[in-house]
Amino acid sequence: MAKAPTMKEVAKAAGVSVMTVSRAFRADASISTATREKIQRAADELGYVFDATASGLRVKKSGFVAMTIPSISNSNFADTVGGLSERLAASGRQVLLGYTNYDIDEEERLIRQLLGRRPEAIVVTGGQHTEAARKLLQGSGIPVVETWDLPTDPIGSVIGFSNAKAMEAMVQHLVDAGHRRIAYLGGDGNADTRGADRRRGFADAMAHHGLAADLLIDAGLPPISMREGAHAMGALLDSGRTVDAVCCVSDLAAFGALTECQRRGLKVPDDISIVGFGAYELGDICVPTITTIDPAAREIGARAADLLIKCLDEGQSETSAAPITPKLLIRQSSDAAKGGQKK
Amino acid sequence: MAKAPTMKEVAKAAGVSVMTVSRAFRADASISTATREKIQRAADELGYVFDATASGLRVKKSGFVAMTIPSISNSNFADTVGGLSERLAASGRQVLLGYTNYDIDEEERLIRQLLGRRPEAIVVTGGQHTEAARKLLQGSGIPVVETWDLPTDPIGSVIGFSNAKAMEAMVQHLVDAGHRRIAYLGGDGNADTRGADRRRGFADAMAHHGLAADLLIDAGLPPISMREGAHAMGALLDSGRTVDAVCCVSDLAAFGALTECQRRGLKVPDDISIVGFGAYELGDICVPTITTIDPAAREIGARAADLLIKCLDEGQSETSAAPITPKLLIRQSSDAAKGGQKK
DNA sequence: CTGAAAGCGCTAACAT
DNA sequence: ATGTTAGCGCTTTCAG
Repeated sequence: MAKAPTMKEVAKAAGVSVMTVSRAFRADASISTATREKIQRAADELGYVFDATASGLRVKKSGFVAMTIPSISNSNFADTVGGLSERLAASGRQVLLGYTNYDIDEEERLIRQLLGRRPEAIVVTGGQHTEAARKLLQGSGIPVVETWDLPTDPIGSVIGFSNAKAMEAMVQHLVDAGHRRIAYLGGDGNADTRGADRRRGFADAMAHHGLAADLLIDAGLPPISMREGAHAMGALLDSGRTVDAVCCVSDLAAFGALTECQRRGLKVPDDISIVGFGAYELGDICVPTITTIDPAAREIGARAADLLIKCLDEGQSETSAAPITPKLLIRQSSDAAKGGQKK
Repeated sequence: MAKAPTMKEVAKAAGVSVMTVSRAFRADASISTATREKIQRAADELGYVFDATASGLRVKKSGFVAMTIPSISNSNFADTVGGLSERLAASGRQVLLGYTNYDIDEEERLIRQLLGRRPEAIVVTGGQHTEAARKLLQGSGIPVVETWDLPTDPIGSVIGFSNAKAMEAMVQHLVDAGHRRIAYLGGDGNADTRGADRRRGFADAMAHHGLAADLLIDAGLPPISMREGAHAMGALLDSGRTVDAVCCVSDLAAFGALTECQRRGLKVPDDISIVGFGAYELGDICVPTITTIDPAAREIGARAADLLIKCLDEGQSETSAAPITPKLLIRQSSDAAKGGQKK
């Protein structure tokens, strides 16, 4: 358990100066092949590992891109992180991840912590932040990307979409399919701002169609997952109110709702339609498959990476990228024609 | 977009020395309340953010704990990361994450990259590594924890369990329930070493019971998820071979298999039993619920954190922690009595 | 192609 | 309670 060896020790072992060792580890530098090999051997011998921290301090490039997501357990965000990481790896950069737990104050704490690592850029989920967090981001001097949302007053670049608009398209689909008594199932509060936007989009669309948006079912505090979806669906059914369709904040909640129907012997979509949001793998595999909106989670990350690489390596100022266009995927759970058995 | 201000600038603005500013940011230091407030004001004014990188270089404590996982999209590993992060946050440390993509060579590259950030400890998933990766870890001079496995020749500490043994318990359960023609559904290769261990445990247990382990269904390369499970189940059913039960490498694969049965009108567990591994939320919500093994994914991370905190803060040498004891959770998918309708 | 000196932003150790 | 000096491991800059 020795301390990690430094360039100095490698230099001594190889009989050269530290500077020469430093050069040997950079592809471009001018070094004779003989010395480079000698140094490589010495480094391997000692188990030397290049110290990216010290290097970063000197050249003022940490190689980090920071990102905040609400939760690591949500595969939508995991996909975005995956897209970002993969694309960024090609340019030798690493993602430094933090979880806000759907809490805007926690996000502020997190942003401060992440900025302390001197990332070259920062990607955040959502467009709503504390005043202090906004100031931190604005004053950070690095490119900022807000994702999964379309903030009215963006800080830097945006790779996102309107959650409200996307939900309006979903309601349109349900109305077109003949549904009138449509419920919304999701978190009640505003902690999950994307969830709140979807709820708002739902209410607006219902109003637009002259329908009552009185069936707003509270599934509790985020994260809203399958269990919460099932419970909330149970509560709705227990209430005895008439419903033809349920619009859920995510596919996870929708799947939970679906299983609750199955447990009670209700047929989806024949007795009731259920739709989700997010295009999780689950919704494309379960029986019946779940109608959803695909926000291109992985692409959000990939495009954020592309944008940042342009800013960082090609010196372009923050491009305003084309917005993401979520796609409505009509599947069995809302389509009696394709769905289960006829009544 | 100014450069991030430094302590020096804060010091000038507050009319004190850098050292005093440095002290003002540490809880313990002896500083008069007046100066501390003055400095705090100056720092806020300038939008100063403490540079953890430079501090780490000087005190030789990065505040990072590195971790490698096969994939961020698998909620089992996400849970372990969650447990680790949360517990570590209390001690002011941050998790630096990397994804191996189930590739041992990628893991080696990753470990080198992570060690370059000078983490105070490193947690890896699994016990199988390239020779070079082992050397890197052994020579790193920091605590190493291997998880999700019980390596025969551990590098440092281990917080894990035997995947083979856990699977044997599952086979025992199926045999007790009267099953004889039991298939295994999982990845075919060795890229996913935990998957390979589970398959081996399956084969051993079958042999032990005097049963043929001839139904090994290849679900392709990892990650094996719902879709792969569904396809593999389809292939098994198409083959026309008799099967009473299917043992899957994970709940995700098991759920895929389950849906394939539903699509073909087969009743689970009446016509066929299906069991999984991992205790994913999904398996406890779907209809029927899926019998599984709970490896306490989150606890693995939490206990790794506890162990590391002991090593790092209390100077204890690498404790050999008690092994994780996976729990068999018998649910509807393998229990005709509790399961669906009677035949 | 190689080396010596200086310094990135911070703090331990020693003054005062 | 506060300041000064030196240096963490690396690289930029300037010499050779």
